[in-house]
Amino acid sequence: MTEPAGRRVRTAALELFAERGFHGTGIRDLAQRAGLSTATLYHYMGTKEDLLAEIMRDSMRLLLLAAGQTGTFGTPTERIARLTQIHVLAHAARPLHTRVADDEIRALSAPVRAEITALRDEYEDFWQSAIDDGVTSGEFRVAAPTVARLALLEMCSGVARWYRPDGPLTASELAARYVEMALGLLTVDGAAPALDPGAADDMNELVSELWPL
Amino acid sequence: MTEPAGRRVRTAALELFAERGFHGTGIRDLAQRAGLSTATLYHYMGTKEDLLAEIMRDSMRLLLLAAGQTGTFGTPTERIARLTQIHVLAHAARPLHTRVADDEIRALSAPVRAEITALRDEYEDFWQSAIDDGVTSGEFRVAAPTVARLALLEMCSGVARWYRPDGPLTASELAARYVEMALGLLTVDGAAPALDPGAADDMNELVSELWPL
Amino acid sequence: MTEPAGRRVRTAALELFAERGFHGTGIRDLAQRAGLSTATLYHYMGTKEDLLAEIMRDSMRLLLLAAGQTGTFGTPTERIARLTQIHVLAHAARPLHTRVADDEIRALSAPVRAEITALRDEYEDFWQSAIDDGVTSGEFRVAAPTVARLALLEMCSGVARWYRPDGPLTASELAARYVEMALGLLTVDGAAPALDPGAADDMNELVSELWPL
Amino acid sequence: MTEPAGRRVRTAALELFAERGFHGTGIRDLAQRAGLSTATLYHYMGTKEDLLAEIMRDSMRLLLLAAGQTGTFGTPTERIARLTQIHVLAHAARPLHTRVADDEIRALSAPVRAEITALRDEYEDFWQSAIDDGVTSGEFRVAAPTVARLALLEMCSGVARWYRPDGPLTASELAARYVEMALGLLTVDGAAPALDPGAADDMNELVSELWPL
DNA sequence: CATGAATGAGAATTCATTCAT
DNA sequence: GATGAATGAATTCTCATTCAT
Repeated sequence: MTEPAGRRVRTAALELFAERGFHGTGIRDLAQRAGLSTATLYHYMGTKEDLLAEIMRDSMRLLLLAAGQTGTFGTPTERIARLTQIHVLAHAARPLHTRVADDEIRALSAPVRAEITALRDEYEDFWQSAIDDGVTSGEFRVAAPTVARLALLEMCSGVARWYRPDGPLTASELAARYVEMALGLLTVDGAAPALDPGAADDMNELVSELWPL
Repeated sequence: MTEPAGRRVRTAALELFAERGFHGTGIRDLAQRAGLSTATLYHYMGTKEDLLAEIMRDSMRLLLLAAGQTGTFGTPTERIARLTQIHVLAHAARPLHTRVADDEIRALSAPVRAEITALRDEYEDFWQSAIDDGVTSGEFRVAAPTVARLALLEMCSGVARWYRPDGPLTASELAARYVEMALGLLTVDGAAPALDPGAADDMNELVSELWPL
Repeated sequence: MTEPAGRRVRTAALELFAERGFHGTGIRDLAQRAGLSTATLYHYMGTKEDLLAEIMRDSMRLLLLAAGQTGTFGTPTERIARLTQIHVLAHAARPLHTRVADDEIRALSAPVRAEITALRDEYEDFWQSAIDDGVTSGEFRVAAPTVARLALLEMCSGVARWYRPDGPLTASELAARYVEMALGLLTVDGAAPALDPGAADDMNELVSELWPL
Repeated sequence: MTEPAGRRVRTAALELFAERGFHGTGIRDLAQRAGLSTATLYHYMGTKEDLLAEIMRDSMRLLLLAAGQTGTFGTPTERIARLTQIHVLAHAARPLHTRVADDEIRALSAPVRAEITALRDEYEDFWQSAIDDGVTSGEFRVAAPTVARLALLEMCSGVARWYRPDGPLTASELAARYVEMALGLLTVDGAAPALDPGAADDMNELVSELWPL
């Protein structure tokens, strides 16, 4: 409680947006968590959406900054390794920020969403160009580079949903493992023991039965 | 509009919950999308939460049923391959259901959440035991099997967020690729070209600077 | 359930209006209790208020009929005795009807309320004229005959709120006791051991303190 | 209108609940009577039921307090006399509170109802033990002491329904009269001119005809 | 700085009732 | 008879926000 009120508001917003989502959080909840009245709340914030936008901007800008400092030099392999590492470390170190940034884009109004989406696209461009460069250079072998980017980012971002620093792995160890997985994913050689085609058809049939259109 | 009204309500709920989230969807939205008045809406549904619970129950039960039919026999490698395949196919074929089921658990009231969580835990047990068995048999080499399960599921579930059937890959092709990735992930041999330790430290330092605790 | 539906509706209304009050009872409640759909309900009734009006009309008409047959001949003492007896017997025998009639007048719309109030006034006139005649003849000694009527009726009507036929008194015994009390009440001779005036003042003071205006 | 808004809300609730009943009073009615918008109303209250619970709690607590101060010493006759006096005075002085407390218990939700019922039972215990003590000491002669308590309370509470301070009796005079009636009721000697048995049977027959089971 | 007071709009849900079949 | 479908109006209550003090 020695923290300044303005900071407490941000912390409250971060925690509650991560926990209940933007639409699931009321300003009364924010006020209570911050230990203020709802009216006082407005001394320290603009609108509720501004609060969300701040969180997302901060989150994206830092990621973007880090990507700019690490993702622009060296071989594609090195670039992907470093991008993966900071992405995982960031998601392990700041799970609330990253979860909000990942989950609540749809809650933003059009103009802010455009702004945040632009930042995110810029960030993902670092990944995409590293992947594309790797494919061009032959370091990576992937059929659909765009799909690869999406799969990689989903996989790495998931960390924010379950990683606990008091678990068996440190954040650094976790990041190292994800780097291995990411690079493996980008150099799939098709030598993995594929299911026999008949089995694949069976699966498709099962899915069609269970989830008819 | 030849569809019966009850079905239109379910479809509207599915689409809107997936698009805007449960809390971001009002009954007015549901009514409008279903082409009914809000009062008439209640002729075809219980509460808004009932609608959500139905979607999640259906989604989880089918996944569970499919896992029961495919994830219990054969080698661990085969089991994981099949589980991955149905999971990806299901998420590609029914992205709305699976997205709602993945994203809106927190919106459920305690009793329903307990019910759905139990179904989900049961489903994830198929994965966990396949992984654990593979580790025991030596087919898989993973330091933290629980982490592996989480990473795998996150990665595969992400499909529902971006896969489009009119893209470059069919759902079957996508599933095949994910099977390869999943098996690769579980047999990481540490032989991947690790970043040199100095570089890893640099990253950690950068993260510490950008996201101070 | 062998009862005809129309009767079941009346019974349901009677029970629920007595139990929860008119405004506390919804047509859904009525339909459920009667074992019908809400739409079917309307085959057997007019509006919800009609149902209430029927109950009150029946209740008041019977009371009025009985009063007309018993309250018009004999001495004032005999008339009051008979009126008390039928009033108590009626309230013991038909507690639901009488409770609804006593409690729900305010729920009626103006025109129906006027009608029911007229019936009630007519009924109470039997009491009032018996009392007044007794005062004129000297059989009764009461300072405020109107107050006496109100007190008597309140006291006797209360029976419907608590009397149970399986209790220690039969309805006839109960009625006999009330006849005694009623006649005693009308022949109060002021000889009862009054509180000393000082004590009465103390009470007034206490009330003023506890319930300040 | 110089009254503070919070008080106006309480007054409005008291008046309207007494006039139309809890279920017959909408928040719109409360808001209009208090001169506020419905939203502003909620600045000054919890739920509608809270408002009712407050009224009932206040009413019962004061009655209980008064009973505790006056109903515990002296002879049974004196105790009943004082209990009757405060009960009648309270009902004459605060008819709205007491009417709400008497009529709307059924409108309360289970937990609050339990609380209020406990208070009421405690209050009625003062009456019951005074009556029982009087029966033991021989001061009172009543066949069914529990019935006597119920009859007494019904009779006295009725005052709140019709007493007007600008009528022929002051509240004190009214209370004195009720004390006489109460004591008379408790010392019924059976000497009242009973109806001849044949007449009583006639009445029973008439009731049976008019209100067949 | 801080807050009590205030609000129009909207939340989910229920209301009594009608009507075509 | 019986009912599924439908609804405008009303229900209680919360929303995010403003503003005078």
